[in-house]
Amino acid sequence: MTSQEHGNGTAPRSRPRGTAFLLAQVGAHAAARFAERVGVLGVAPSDVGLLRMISTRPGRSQQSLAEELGVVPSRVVTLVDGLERKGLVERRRNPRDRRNYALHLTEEGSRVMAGMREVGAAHEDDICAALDEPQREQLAALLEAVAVQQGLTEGVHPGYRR
Amino acid sequence: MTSQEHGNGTAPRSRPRGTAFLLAQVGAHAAARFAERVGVLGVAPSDVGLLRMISTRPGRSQQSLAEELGVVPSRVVTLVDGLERKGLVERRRNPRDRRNYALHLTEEGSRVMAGMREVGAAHEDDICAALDEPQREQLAALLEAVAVQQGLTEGVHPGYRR
DNA sequence: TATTGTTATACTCTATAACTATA
DNA sequence: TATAGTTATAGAGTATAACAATA
Repeated sequence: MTSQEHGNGTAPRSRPRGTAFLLAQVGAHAAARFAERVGVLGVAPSDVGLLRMISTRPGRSQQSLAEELGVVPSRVVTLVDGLERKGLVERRRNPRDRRNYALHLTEEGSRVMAGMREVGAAHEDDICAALDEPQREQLAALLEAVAVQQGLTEGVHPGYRR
Repeated sequence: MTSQEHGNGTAPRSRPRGTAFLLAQVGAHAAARFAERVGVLGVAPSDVGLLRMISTRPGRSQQSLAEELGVVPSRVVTLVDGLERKGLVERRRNPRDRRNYALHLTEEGSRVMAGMREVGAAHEDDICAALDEPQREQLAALLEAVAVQQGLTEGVHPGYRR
């Protein structure tokens, strides 16, 4: 379980960059390219997760978003402020409990969400351009295995995490 | 947890997010874990690349580091300031051309570099814990192909990039 | 004039903690 | 008292641009 085991005859190809470094490198690159793309739609990467979560389960409270994302509530305030200012999200008061808001996408917000799906597909094709379809599935499966073993929450980018 | 009569999440683990998202997610996670580990050695992830580059080619100028990393020279000043304050790096004046510095690791800097290699190996084992050796090589090969096609510079984390 | 490095400044992102309104 | 959300503030990280020293 400890470090490098050079035994077993085969150590022909020294790995110049470790797998973990490659993961971080390629991952950061993918994130940066995605940021460029969604930037065209007028949103930041941190907005994207929020929009998707609100779209998936409309009426959510800011608190529930903060919990799932692993961020402090005040940050959700800032993010929702931005989305509201851009007219993508609406805060609706709940008459039963006037402490919390029910968050909903506006029509414009839904349009942007649709745009993001297109952007996501183009992004996917761009990043995986070096791989054919079986290779892409192989890569996805390997990453999925790592993600599960590392305890990553499905669909939540660690960039939110404290 | 608030009311949630929504179709409760039996997430089909087929392909929830795209491969590109998985890359960004797992990559950011790997980077965060690495930051934790090197933090124990008293350095930040941004220090690591610098130390390695100076270690590989001692006597480099700050300018050359800035170019290779794709950052503005003033940022290298800040980074080297930090490393010098920690006693890991030394700025030596070049008598031939007194405009630039020749950067060298101190003895302590070399010790930290050695520590980073151990940390790197442990990190690698941690991140790839879900995979056996053939799978790790497969993953590395796929990532390598993506990295090359995307034009990523070997060993340079895009986190430096503008 | 060009190059290397530095300083001064400002901007973005995010967390902490105190606060308001409601329950 | 407890909870949802907000505001005020501060810190880290990084870029831009003006600057000094040297060539």
